[in-house]
Amino acid sequence: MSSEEPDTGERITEAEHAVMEALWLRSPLTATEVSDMVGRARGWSLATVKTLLSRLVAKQAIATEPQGRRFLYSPMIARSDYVGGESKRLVDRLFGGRAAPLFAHLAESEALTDRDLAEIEALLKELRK
Amino acid sequence: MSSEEPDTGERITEAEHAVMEALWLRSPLTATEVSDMVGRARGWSLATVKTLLSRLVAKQAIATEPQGRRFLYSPMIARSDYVGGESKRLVDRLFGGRAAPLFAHLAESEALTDRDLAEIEALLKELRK
DNA sequence: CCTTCATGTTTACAGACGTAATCGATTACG
DNA sequence: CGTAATCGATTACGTCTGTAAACATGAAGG
Repeated sequence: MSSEEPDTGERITEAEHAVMEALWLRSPLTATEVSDMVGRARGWSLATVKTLLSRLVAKQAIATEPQGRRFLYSPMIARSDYVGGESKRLVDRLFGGRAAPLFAHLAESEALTDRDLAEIEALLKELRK
Repeated sequence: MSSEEPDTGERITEAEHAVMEALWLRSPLTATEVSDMVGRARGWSLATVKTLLSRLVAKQAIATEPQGRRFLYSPMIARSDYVGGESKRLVDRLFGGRAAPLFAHLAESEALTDRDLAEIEALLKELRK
């Protein structure tokens, strides 16, 4: 679901990702609004947020729609696609492309809460059908 | 198990990581040996591998032990620590720090093979005790 | 001994990134 | 109207990364 164009390759950096999160939360947004949401939290100036927005537009990760004198920005890639891509990268790079070792690792390092275990168990049961 | 010093912070880059993998496979190794293993596969020159080794030494990710004229390199950080750190970073950044959503995402995107499911199920059973 | 190879160290350099200031066009307020 | 506040675009700049060549030094071979 929602996996279309295998994206234009352009990687999204961590700073840019913070901007994406704002737009995934709510969009479209103006540069100032994004800055209020993200810049505030990360101590960025409006100028910085604008730069990040430009780069994201260049990477075709977000789209602009003119609204009077300014732009409204919206994500072009779905969060789930991004998240899926990043997850896959990690699993490929560190776990030979298989998810079980990742799970095993999380388990071993006690990164799994009881709640996680319960939810995963429930999901497994679902998948079993 | 094996989680000591919270590391000196220095992040390991992707190119450097390839070098680490070689050393995790077998160590200690000389620069030339690492180059034969990694450089070969990635098309890097010996010079490039040497640079990466130096940077890793600077980051205290690997240690050197002089052997006559040259150095033998060995990892200072355990692979499981590195892998754990990277996994945690991903889970924190994309899934609010909780593993269940990651699992759910992998499941939904069909990144889980039957074998993965079986193994995870087995692990769960283990953890249940 | 002198030349050549092997090896670690230093220097290089373009492109990506984080972070921003400045510029030019506009709009809005006084 | 004139001037200040906005907004996107352009330019800046230091650091990090990927990729490597140049250099110095010691070893090895003839």
